[in-house]
Amino acid sequence: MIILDNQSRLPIYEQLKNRIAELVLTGVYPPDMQLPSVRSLARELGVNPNTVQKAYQELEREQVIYTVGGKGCFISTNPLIRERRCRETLDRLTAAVRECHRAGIPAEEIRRAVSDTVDRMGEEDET
Amino acid sequence: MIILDNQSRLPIYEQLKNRIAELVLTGVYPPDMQLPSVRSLARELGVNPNTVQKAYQELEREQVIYTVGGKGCFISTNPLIRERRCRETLDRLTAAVRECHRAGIPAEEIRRAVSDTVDRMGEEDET
Amino acid sequence: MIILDNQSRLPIYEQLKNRIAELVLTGVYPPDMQLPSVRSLARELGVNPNTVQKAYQELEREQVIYTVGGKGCFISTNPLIRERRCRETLDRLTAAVRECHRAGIPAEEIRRAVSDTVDRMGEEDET
Amino acid sequence: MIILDNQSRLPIYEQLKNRIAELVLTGVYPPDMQLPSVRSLARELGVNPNTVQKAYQELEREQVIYTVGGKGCFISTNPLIRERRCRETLDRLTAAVRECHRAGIPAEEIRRAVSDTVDRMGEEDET
DNA sequence: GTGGTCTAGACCACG
DNA sequence: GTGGTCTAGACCACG
Repeated sequence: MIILDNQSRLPIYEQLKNRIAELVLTGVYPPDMQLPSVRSLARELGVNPNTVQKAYQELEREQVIYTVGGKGCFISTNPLIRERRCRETLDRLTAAVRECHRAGIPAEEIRRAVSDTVDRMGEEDET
Repeated sequence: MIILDNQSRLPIYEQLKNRIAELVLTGVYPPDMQLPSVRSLARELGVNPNTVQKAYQELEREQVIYTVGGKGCFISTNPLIRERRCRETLDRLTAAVRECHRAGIPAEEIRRAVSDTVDRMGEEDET
Repeated sequence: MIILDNQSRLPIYEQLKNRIAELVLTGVYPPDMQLPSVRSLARELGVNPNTVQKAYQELEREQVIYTVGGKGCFISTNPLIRERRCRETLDRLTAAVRECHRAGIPAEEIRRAVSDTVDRMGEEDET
Repeated sequence: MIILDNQSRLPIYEQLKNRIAELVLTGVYPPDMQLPSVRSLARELGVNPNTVQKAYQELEREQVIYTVGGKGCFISTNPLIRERRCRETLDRLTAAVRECHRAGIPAEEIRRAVSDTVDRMGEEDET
């Protein structure tokens, strides 16, 4: 469910954050579900507990999860998360589009590349 | 012409690399143009010569510029640079599209966001 | 294991690069072995950490080693390295042969010099 | 007759030295022939006079040429030059062979690569 | 502790 | 003056 890439430039704690946020957004982790404990998840993923801790702390700061002292971490109910996440990914998308434009790629080619990708992913979903 | 952001996660030398690559691609820096010397650019940007040096060396490794010992650095003529740059930016674009898709944003909204951005940048160009 | 020559025209970082690549190729450094840390190797060799860093970074770029952030550097598993290294050394060999030829050394003498060297090294191996 | 490569790691003055030594060895520049003046050769090659000067000085030190004050530079008659040059190129050849051996290339492959190169160059000469 | 980045400043070869 | 290498040493993120 959670796969980390040691080679990536993205720090592990951020990969973990992103992946959990994704699992929340797609509903795989429903509201109020309890997350695995810091130590158990760290053991399972083969990473340092500090790393999991950092991911959890940031997710709590972003209100994706909440902590109950002595109990553990749980998925938030906050409906705004989805909105914010969407806004952020769309921002990254438009930044990528701007960069293509600056690189001199014609508008038509940009649109086509996006359409192709969207179509391909749609098909993958149906599989 | 070259603006650096000390706050960015991107190291300064990489910002510099990207910016010069962009100026080359857009033709602002034409083939065989001499770049400012390591020391003068460092002074101008308020960074250490080593930082500029690192950017120049990576650009040379990527064949964006070439060095003539004791003379200076010059813009490459290599026509493949443009092609490679386009491929890379398009790769980043499709990655961004995939991320939007994974975040659950509908295909129609992705297409619209891209179209809007493309249109807006087209207008900016005409200004 | 690693000996550097301050007098050489070859920069220290390049001597280090070559020597490590050799230790990898000959299997003395096996895949996934951890390299000494930048700082410890620098201390051991009596050079600046930056110099070791530069060697390591170039080796990573050439996929001879890989870096795990915060952990250290490790020998790559990439099997293509061997092939590439062989190609490069053979290229240097044929360049040397061409130079002998241009210097007017007869073909027979070139062949003999090569055979003698090969034989001598074969014997050294058996020692 | 003399072609320089700005991109090469070899300094220009050394390329020039090597090329002139080669022309002497192959008899294209016969004993006592006058070399072009520092300034005229510099102009012709599009390099700094200091560079030609440096090449000439080193060639004189190596007794490949001799200087007559106020007259110019001339090719030496010294017959030992050829011998030394041959020894040096053969040294570089055996160094290259050793490196191939260290890279684990089998003796047979080394011999074959050398033979092929020698044969190919022999044919080029007949052309 | 580990690598990555950066500054400050030196010395060198080349031109 | 130009780039290339190197030292000394700092600070940072990550683990």
